[in-house]
Amino acid sequence: MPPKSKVSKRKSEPETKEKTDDKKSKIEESTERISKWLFKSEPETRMEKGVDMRFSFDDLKAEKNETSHWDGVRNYSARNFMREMKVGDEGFFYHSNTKIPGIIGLVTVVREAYPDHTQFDPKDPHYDPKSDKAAPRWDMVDVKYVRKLKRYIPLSELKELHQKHKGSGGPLRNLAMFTKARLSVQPITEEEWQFILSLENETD
DNA sequence: GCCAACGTTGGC
DNA sequence: GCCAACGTTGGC
Repeated sequence: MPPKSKVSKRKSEPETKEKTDDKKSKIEESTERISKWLFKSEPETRMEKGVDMRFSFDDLKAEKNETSHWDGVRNYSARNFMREMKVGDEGFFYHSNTKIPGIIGLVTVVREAYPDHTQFDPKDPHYDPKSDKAAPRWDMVDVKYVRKLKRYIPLSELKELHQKHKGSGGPLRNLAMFTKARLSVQPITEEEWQFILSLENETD
């Protein structure tokens, strides 16, 4: 069960605005709950405090039940996205920090947010000495391998489409990858999900 | 290895 | 509560 996210420890606790956000969204919009996500992970060995951060899509497949904890997330925004996830939600598995970053496959959420045990482990690179066992600060979900995409969809292609769609109002005009860069867990709208999935059938 | 973007920290 | 300094992410 290697650590997966490269998101670093963050020490403050801006957790108070969640409530107002919830209230607001209930009143303002009747938009559907986000049920599609993007999970970033590093497919190549990188040492952090003596621990290998690598966790590729194949590594996920090799886990028992092809399922793993998504531990190590230390960013409040990414954590809050995980807290929104429900069993059955789907996600893209994205390979970051590699020669050709991009989306390699699909996963599904099989367990909803629960405390990330690595925050209490002093030997873990993502240990958080300020987290209180009675009120754990960091959560994780469990995700399961679904399948590889028919072709790898590189970041460069998504970026080109994003640029194009910004002008034309196309489906990837607001893709979180480019508007909320650097979050290790990101929301994907239904429209984005369908469009990106359709790309795997293109031959080019 | 560089460095832009962005989140966090802490002095005031 | 502002914001400069600092740390991290991650593409290139």
